[in-house]
Amino acid sequence: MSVEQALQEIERGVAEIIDFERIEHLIKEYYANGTEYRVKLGLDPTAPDLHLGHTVILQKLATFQKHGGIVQLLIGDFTAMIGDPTGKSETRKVLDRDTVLQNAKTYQEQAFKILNKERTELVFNSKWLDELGSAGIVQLTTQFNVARMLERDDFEKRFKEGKSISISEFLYPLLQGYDSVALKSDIELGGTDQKFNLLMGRHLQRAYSVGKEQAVLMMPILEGLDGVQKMSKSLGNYIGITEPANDIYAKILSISDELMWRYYELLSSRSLSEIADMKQDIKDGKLHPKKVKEMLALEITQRFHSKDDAVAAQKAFDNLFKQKQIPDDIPTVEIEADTWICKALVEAKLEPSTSQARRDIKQGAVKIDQQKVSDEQLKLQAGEYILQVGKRKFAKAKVG
RNA sequence: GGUGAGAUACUCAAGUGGCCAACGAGGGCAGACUGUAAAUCUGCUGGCUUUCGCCUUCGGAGGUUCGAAUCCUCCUCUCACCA
Repeated sequence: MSVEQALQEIERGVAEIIDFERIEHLIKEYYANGTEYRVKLGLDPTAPDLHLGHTVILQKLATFQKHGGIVQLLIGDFTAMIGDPTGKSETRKVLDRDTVLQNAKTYQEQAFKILNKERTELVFNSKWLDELGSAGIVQLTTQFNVARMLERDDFEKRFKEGKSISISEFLYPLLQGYDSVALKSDIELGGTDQKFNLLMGRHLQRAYSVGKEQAVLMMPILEGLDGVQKMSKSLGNYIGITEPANDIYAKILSISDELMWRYYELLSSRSLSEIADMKQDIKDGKLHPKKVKEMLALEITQRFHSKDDAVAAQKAFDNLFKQKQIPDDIPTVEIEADTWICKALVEAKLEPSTSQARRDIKQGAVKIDQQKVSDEQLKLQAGEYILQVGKRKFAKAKVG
C-alpha cells in the first residue's frame, strides 16, 4: 500500500488533525525504513462498557496499527479518580480505586475486539503518576497558568456562571498531558471534546524536553440513537459492543435515515465513494433507504459477532417486524394459574409495575397470542401463552 | 468567618395552608401512520391482588394545624455577595 493511500485512510472521517506533517513523516518513515511509532489513546475507565462511540476512535487506532503504529492504550486509573471535567457542568464524583480497576479490566477485554493485541501496549497511568509525588505535581503546575486553563470552554463557562470548579479539575488536563511525556507518544487520538487536553500533551512534551511534540488527531463525537446527543451510556442512547447480535442489528435499523449516513462515514469500512454512490441512488429512487440501512446493520453486527450471527439477527428481525411473527428465542416464565394479567406481566419482567401494566392494557399495548387484551381484570388460566407488550417485548408464559 | 438565596418526580421547572400524586416543557413508554425510521397526531408517565379506593412522595428530623410541598424550629447540602 502506498503512503498516499495510507494517509487517505487515516484522514477519513477525522474532525481535525494538528501537525499533519508529523503523521505524514511517520508513515513515510515506516514504509521506507520500517520505523515504528507510538499512538496514544487515553481511556477513562469510569463506565465499564464500550459502545459504538468509542469504536470510532478504536477503529482509527486499528488503522494506524496497519501502518506501523504501536498503540499505547492508556488506562487512566489514576486520573479517573479525579474525573475528567470535559463537558461536565458540575464537578464529577470521585470513584474509588477498586471500581476503577474493575472497569479498566472490562475495557481492555472489549477494546481487543477491534485492536490488534500484538501491536498494543497496555499501560496504567498510576504507574508514573503515583511516583510523581508532591514535588513533581508542583513542578507540573508551574508549566501552565490559570488564565490559559480558563480558556477551556467548559471551565470558562462554569467560571462565568459562577459554578464551582475544583482545583483537582485543573489538575486533570495537566496529568493527562503528563502521560504523553511519560509515554513519549508520537500521536494522540481523542474526541473533539478532548482538544484542550490533547494539546496539553504537546505543550508538556515541549516543556519537559521530550524531543518531540505529539501530533493530535481528533475524531468527531458519534451521535447516539436519538441522533442529537452524543452516544453515551448515561443517556441510554448507545449500542454496546457486547450486546447480543439481535439487539445491535435492531438498534441500528432504528436510527433515522439522516443519522445512518453519519454512521456510515464513521463506522463502516465501505469506501467514501461507495457511500456517495448509495446516496445518489437513493436520491434517484434506485435504492430504498431501508435496504441501505440493513447493509449497515449487517456490517456492524458482523464486526462484533460472526457473519452467521448477523444473518440470523436479520432473519429474526424480519420475522418479528416485517412479517409480524414472534421471535424464536424469547424468555420463558412460569406463572401460577389464575394470576392476574398485570401481575403476570410484572413477573415476566415485561412491565416494571402493575400500575404501568394497567396503563398499557388500557392503551391496547398488551397482547396474548397476538390478541389484544382489553380486560385489565383478566386472569390467566392454565396453558401456554405468548405475552407481548408493545412491539418488541415478548415472553412465553407457562401457566399452571 | 459574615450576610443573603435556594433544595419539588428521570431532567428542567410551577406551586407559598385544603381545589396537590402535585401546572408546564423536555425525555421516556404506548397507539395511529410508516420502512420497527424520521416527521406528525393522540394517550400515558409514583406505587398497590384489582383503581369513582388505599398507601408513599416536594433535602432530613421534629413542631403548629381539623388539614402542610406550602407556616415554625433545628440539621444537611448547594449557590451568590462580602471578608
